[in-house]
Amino acid sequence: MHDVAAVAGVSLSTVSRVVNGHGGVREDLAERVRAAVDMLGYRRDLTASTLRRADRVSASVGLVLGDVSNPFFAAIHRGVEEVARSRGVLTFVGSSDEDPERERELVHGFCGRGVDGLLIASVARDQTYLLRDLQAGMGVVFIDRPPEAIDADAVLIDNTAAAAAAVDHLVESGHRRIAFLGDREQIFTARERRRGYREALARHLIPLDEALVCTGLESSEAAFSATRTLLALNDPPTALLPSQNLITGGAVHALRAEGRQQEVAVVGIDDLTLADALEPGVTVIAQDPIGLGHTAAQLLFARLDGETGPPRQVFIPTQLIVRGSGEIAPATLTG
Amino acid sequence: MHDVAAVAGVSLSTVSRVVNGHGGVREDLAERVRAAVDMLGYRRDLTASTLRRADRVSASVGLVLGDVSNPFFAAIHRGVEEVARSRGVLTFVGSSDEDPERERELVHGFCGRGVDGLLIASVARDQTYLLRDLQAGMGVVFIDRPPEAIDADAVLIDNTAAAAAAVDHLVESGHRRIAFLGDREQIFTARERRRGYREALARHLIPLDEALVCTGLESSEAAFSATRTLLALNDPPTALLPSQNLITGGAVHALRAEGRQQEVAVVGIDDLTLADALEPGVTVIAQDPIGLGHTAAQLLFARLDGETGPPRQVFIPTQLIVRGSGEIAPATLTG
DNA sequence: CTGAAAGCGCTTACAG
DNA sequence: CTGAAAGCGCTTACAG
Repeated sequence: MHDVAAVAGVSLSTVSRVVNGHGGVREDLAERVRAAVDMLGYRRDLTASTLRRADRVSASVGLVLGDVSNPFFAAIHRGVEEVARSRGVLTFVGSSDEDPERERELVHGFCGRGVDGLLIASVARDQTYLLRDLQAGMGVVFIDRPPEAIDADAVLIDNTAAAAAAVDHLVESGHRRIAFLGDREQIFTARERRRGYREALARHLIPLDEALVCTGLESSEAAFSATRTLLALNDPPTALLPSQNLITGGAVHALRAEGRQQEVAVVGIDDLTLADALEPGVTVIAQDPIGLGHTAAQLLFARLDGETGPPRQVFIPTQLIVRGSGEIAPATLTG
Repeated sequence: MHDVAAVAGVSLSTVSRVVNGHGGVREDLAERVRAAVDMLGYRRDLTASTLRRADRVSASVGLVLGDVSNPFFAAIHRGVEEVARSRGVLTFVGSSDEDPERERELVHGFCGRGVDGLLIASVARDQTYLLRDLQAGMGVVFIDRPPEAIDADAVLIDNTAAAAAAVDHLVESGHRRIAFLGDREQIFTARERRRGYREALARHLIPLDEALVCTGLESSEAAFSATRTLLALNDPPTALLPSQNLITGGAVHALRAEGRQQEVAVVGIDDLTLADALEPGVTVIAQDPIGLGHTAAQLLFARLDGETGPPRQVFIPTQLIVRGSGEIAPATLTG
């Protein structure tokens, strides 16, 4: 900028005004500045600008996901990026791997690099570690999981309703022995979906069989093993309710490994690529992760634009997609 | 930091030394500084630090991908993140959507925010727009696609070999009418894979039938339509070579829509989730996108650590995974 | 309309 | 070992 001012023969102030489009600069001077900028290939140092300007805006946000390579989170990322892009905002992204410690490190890393706001799929027990940043004016929106012990905007799905819808659908197909395959219970959605499962069974007057409830499945492989164990029970389930995409994948693989995919019903939560090309197709309660990302980013920018008012919780609808696996009737009992 | 110094009753210099762990500070003073830091919840402003320090290191990098929600790119992202994390480096990520203009915007946005290096899956015709940043010492590593008209490190796969391996495998299964389904030709990998296809056909003395070559497929849906058109030809292909994951998905769906998945062979480039659960399973030339990300990040950090020497091109191996679809023999000609 | 000067939060020679 | 001062690249009152 110093060089630009020298070449254009004006002061730093004038260069700054032109570069920021602040106007009120005589056209011939502005033209000289633009020429110097082009000639020197000058580009403003955004971080220095942020440091000095009154509003301290950096045009960057931080996004904390469980795992950026999980299609569910990757789609959220995409949704966030689309909204951010429309405002010239760039996105730091990181995976917590569902580790609260790692989540905090990412958040502090993002804050230390001056982001204007945070979008967090939080796995922390509570988010009081954010209080200081919130009070300092940092925008924060929670995605997929609500905050605990602090107040902030959140974009969620109705997890209990999603699980209940899966149970309802399987019960309609005639099932009463429905196994639940859940993720680690420190994850809000895992707990809520299990609760939805339990409550729906109760509503249908089906006794809960703890032998049919698997939790803590943290990978497709874990779900694969758990499913095989379930299928080997004396009184195995006639239907499976895997509670997220990776688990559904593991369950589908296990059914195939046993050759029982046409016999044991499946309704998964969250959709999968190629789910409709399997035989049978996999019936799911689909989420709208891009919509989650869009909405969360919109809430965040609304706050950064100065919107006040109490924190909002927005729920993104889910949708039952019937493809075959959820409509398999239980085998008639022999003997 | 000002407040910390006041509370601890020391100078800014001393606070800076303690916060940066520079040592050479009397233990009782250091302890007072740490107490003040804890009490005030102080955290250093990394951007201000970067601005002032001699090495100007920001501990952040920028990653430009085609689309963050494509599983191939999401896995690269994951690989990059893992290496970056091990060094305390955070990652800006963005999707070019295979638009050179958008790529430049992202790169300039990242540079303007002071990243130490860039990892780019470039779609630009040439990367001379980076020359200025390169000369200014910015680390740049290309991923999946090599630079053109500039010199820089790159991590790639052997695209022609991958396509040729797919052709070879299909020829071994008896095919001679092999259709190629390619992405937009401004993408390096799309061009190279088509070239590999063409050269392999020539090697097998199979005449190239332009009616069997589809290019410019930019989505699963486009691949779906193109495949249906191919299947409707008077003299349709007996095998398909979709050149990336989304296209393979579209082709698989089209075959199913026509009920011809057991009749027309498929060998795709790049692996798909659930590819092994389909019937038939989808034979692919798998890439190692996490490995691409790992290696690219390692190259970048080696450069940032001061490694000199000529630019390197590293090739990550691919692997044929046999699952059924590639081993379907061509139907015997009737008549 | 334009420029000289102060200062954002930090680091780093330089004296003491 | 410690602190006062300069300065990274920028913006923004404030005078003129």
